[in-house]
Amino acid sequence: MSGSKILEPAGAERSQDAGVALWRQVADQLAQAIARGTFETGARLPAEKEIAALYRVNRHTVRRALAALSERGLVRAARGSGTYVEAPRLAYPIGTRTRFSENVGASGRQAGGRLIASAEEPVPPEIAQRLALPRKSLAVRLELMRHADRVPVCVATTWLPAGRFPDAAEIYAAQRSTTRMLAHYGISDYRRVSTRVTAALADIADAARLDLRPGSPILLVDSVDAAVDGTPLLATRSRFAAERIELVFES
Amino acid sequence: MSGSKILEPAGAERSQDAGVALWRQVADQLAQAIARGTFETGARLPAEKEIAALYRVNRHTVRRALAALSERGLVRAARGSGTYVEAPRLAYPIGTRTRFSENVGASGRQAGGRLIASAEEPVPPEIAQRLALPRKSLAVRLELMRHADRVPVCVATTWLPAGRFPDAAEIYAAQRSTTRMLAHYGISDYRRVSTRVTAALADIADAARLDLRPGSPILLVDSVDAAVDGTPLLATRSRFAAERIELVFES
DNA sequence: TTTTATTTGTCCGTATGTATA
DNA sequence: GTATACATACGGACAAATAAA
Repeated sequence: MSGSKILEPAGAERSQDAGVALWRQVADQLAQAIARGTFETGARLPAEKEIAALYRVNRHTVRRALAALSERGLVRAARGSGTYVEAPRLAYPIGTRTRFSENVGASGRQAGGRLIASAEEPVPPEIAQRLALPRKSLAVRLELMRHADRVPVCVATTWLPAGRFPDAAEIYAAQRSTTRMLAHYGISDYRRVSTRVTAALADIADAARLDLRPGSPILLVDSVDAAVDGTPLLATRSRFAAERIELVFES
Repeated sequence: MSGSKILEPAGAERSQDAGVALWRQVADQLAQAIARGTFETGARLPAEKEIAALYRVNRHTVRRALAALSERGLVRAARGSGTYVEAPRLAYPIGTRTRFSENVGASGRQAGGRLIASAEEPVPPEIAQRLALPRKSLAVRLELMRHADRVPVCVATTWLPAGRFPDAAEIYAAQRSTTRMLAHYGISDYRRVSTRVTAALADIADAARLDLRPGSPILLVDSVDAAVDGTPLLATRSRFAAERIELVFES
């Protein structure tokens, strides 16, 4: 193929971008090509030396560009195989009204929640504090697995006061949605009051459940939802597959 | 030492927690001990076999508990040496008024910004879109390094319209703060309009600048700030050291 | 510098209770 | 009811990295 037209390589363009690092120009061009759909999700990019020939740059310059795209999660390099276009991250809006099913559904995807385990046990201290519960009280703990279009998106651990939601596990298992579970208890509306985000590396258990390679980055999200009157309802610790999700906070 | 008192091991407690997985009980106890300050930041926990003896459980059970704490970033295991308490993450509030200097200063730490590179160049397409700039216009790109108490917190790439902020680099270098830089242009107030968060692994360059081990998780934050009238002012792509930072969104 | 002890990481195995098919 | 799979808990052995003698 005459890649010239597909990738719109340097030539005339480059003189215009005088002063911009070469690797950055290459990265921008490749990112545009991916954004335009020239390379679809899962497609293999041309080999590094081919890209280098196309842009008349050294292969190391291409590698620097690909590294930048890789850090942004646009591509993934597989040694001995090639460099592949990653699926675009699913935008996951977070605000006062954060609901998994609605968020995923809004992107035209099929949301799926599944209860993988549950238990009734004393609340861990941090959770008790966040739910404003007495120290020794009981909580229902739900281990949830969430999908979008059959692709695992996150695993989550949710705690609810056992007194108010005694059989939350059964209800969730039947309803397969937090919103519908709460509706079953007469709670027609609730809102996100606190969201804390950091990142870590997936442990083997989460990696397996999220279908990730061990050591993949995950987004750790600690959140609290409350009734409209401010009463804390549930605390959740979610682990999102970072390579598939982008949290969006609109102010 | 008679660790019994320090760690408050099983015994009577455990019968109460009937039905809760043993490793989870151990993890909760250790987390509490850390929260209480029994083990300070940087302190070495007792060896796995000591903890196992203390709680009368198998070493594997202790390892399962430590793995859970490790995923939450509370501890870090070093083979041949021991398991150490990690520093608590610096809470970094994000909202309509997000300012690095204020955020860091609010925690009683000394905020530091440093310009490590700058350039005037055509805006990359995604940035042009986010700043509502014409396709071929020029932008000032600032590469920033941000510290809290001399500890590197994040590296950031900021784009500003070159027309409105022609010598932004010089101003920032002198003011060492985005807020003061904008004030220099007569902008007394601005607000965060969009924040997108995901995670990735640090590349070698960022790892070196953030003083992280290569492969450490980083938080990727894409943000846009605008004037009070809604005019986009700057777009930023920040890379936070995830092990030192927790983004806090209050609704 | 070499040796030795300590500590975490990984692997083998066994057994039990609990869901699920 | 039976068989299967899974999570949990325990026991042992050795490798690999570290730290101290």
